[in-house]
Amino acid sequence: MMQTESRHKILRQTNQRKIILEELQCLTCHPTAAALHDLVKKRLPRVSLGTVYRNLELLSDCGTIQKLDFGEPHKRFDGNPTPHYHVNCQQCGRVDDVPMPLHPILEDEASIITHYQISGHHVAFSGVCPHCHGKKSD
Amino acid sequence: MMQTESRHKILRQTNQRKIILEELQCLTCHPTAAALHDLVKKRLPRVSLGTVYRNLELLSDCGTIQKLDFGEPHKRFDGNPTPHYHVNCQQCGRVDDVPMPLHPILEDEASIITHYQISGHHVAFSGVCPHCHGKKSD
DNA sequence: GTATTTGCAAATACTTTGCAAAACC
DNA sequence: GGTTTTGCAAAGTATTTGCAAATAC
Repeated sequence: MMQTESRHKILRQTNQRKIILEELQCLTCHPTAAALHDLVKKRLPRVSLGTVYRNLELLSDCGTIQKLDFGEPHKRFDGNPTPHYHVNCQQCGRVDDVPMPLHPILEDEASIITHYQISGHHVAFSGVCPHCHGKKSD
Repeated sequence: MMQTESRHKILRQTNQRKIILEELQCLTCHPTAAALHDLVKKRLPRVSLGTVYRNLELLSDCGTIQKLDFGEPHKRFDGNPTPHYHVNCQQCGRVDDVPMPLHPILEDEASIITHYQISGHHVAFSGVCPHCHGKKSD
């Protein structure tokens, strides 16, 4: 149900793939496929949304990028594949990184309590971003 | 973008709503709308999937239940509205509670680093459930 | 030259919505 | 009795897929 088997398939280097990855990797927040498509279209006007979806899927299967889900109807993508925590603004919806150390100890606690073999964890914070709370207090 | 305004609307007590909530609350794992619809149909054969979706939405707006998202294409629902952590089996997809104490200290760290006003956090573990890893070792 | 990838459009999966009839208070 | 809720079917949104032409190696 969960695991994809397409990991480690060799990907050809196409211009579309290269530019999709470049655009994603130079962002500090985490766009949806449609938002990334808009960015990529500025450099490759004929690129299709389907190609963006296909490449984001392949790149996350390869472990080059990661897919994020914040309970919105659409997924978001992160050009940094290393595990790290995220924060989501409840007012504008943006998703940012939280560059704090991971707490692997949580996994030990969870594994004792649940008897699952725990292999990872993710922390999702929610709140109001500096830009949105700045608007109110000014 | 994120907040619904329908909180605190007074809900009438219908038989459908009552049974949907009862069925959800007596589960220890967290079903999708379709799975819950199947359960509810055993007691109310003519209930529609639309009604299940509408009630799950209303009940989570009221804070009676919570909506969960594990990056699957469908949402899951939890009859327990109190914040707690969850674990997701990468083999069979089931989602269980992790009844461990919350770590509110994480929010302090995140708020210093991000300058967000943090109002909550959720931890999602992933791994292999006892049933699935039991199958392998037996 | 062969296998992969693309653009396009159609299909799919999940969820939401419009509407008239039924149920609630 | 007026308002909410339901069942049904149709619509909506995000994503995936089939296919022939184009591209990569």
